[in-house]
Amino acid sequence: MSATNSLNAEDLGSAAQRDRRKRILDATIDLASKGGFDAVQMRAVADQADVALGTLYRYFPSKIHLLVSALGREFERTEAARRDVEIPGDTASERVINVLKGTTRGLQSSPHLTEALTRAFMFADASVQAEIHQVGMLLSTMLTRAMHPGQSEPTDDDVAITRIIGDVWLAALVGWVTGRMTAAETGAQIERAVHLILRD
Amino acid sequence: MSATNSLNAEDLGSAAQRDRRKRILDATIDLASKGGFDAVQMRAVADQADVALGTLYRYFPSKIHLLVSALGREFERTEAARRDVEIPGDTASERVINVLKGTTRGLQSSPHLTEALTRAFMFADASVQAEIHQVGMLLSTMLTRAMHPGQSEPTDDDVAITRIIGDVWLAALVGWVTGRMTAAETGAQIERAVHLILRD
DNA sequence: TCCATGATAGGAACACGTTCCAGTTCGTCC
DNA sequence: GGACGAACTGGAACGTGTTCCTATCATGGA
Repeated sequence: MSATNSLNAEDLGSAAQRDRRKRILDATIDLASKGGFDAVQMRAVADQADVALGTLYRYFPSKIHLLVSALGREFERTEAARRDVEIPGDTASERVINVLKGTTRGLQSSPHLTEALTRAFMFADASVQAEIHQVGMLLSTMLTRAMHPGQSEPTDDDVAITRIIGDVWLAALVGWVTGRMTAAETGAQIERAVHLILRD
Repeated sequence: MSATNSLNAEDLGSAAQRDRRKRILDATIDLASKGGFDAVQMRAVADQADVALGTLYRYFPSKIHLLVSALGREFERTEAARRDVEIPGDTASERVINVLKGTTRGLQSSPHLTEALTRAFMFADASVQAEIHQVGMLLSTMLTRAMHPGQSEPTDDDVAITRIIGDVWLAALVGWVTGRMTAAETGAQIERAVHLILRD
């Protein structure tokens, strides 16, 4: 469906179309960075991206799709930046914590953006499955690499553990975004969970 | 603020006011059960509760507050129903799984209602803190009781474990509500996590 | 009993996500 | 170059959450 309803990065499209898509995502990130979820208004995005409202909806069928796609792009960027640097830490849990804290710190440095993206993620329904799955895979990849640097096949337990940690991380993020936890508390909560699960 | 801006259950209010509040929550649950989040339209709730729109907003300052309050009431009901029955299972993890599966089954038997309430929970911001905290406490109580039936003081680890399990449960629920996981998958995921964390 | 005051009814008005449409532009095939 | 269809523009229109205003109603004090 994404192939017919929206223009994603891989779909060829003309150069002009790829450029429009980029402008739209740039505008989304910019507005989200400044004012969060509420500031990402479809008319404002369209204006700033220099695109008609109808065109915006042709590229992204809803505000949620738009934000989740933007999240995917940002996440991919930061993952790519870390991909080739070795993760510090002597034990698996140290490395996992380092990865999560690094990512979390990145998110917390632009609270509005994080709020917008987390909200979108949480509000998404089945029609955003594809975009969300992509983000989930990126996170698994990062965590798996932290648990077994330079290794190939994670065990079933590894996969399950990765998933649990991802869940805790998401819950902590939601807690932070919705003002129920401070940044410090989210960090402590994640660290605690990783130690309990990886036991060391 | 909840004491000044909205009329919660403890705030006395006249009998007529308590009755209005009840009618509003009843209407909310009814509409949510039938059509989920989108079906809980403020005008429809007001109509069905036989209350003016402005009055509805006087009792609940937003749709999110309304739904989270409704969630709280329902959760409290089911918790109260279980409070005095012994939890089956020989080990802590068996009992925890039983509790979670029972609760999850209850939720999955009214998917629309669960969708509405989970959405609201995920979308809530800091102004709904009080209502959400109440729900969180109820869940902790249930899980703690499952881990240590008839006992008093949970250890720090117990509290942390409870929290992790709650996080996983929430994430699974979100996955289910948003159509990314089937009911069976959520059950398996939770079971897996509990075994890994309580290790047995 | 009558009045003052706050709560409620009823409904208009506004904001923003979403849809839709008429006209224009762009890309492609002859 | 011309014709055709797809994509884009600009903007109107609609639905629903939220706000606001006025008239009516209920209640407690004089």
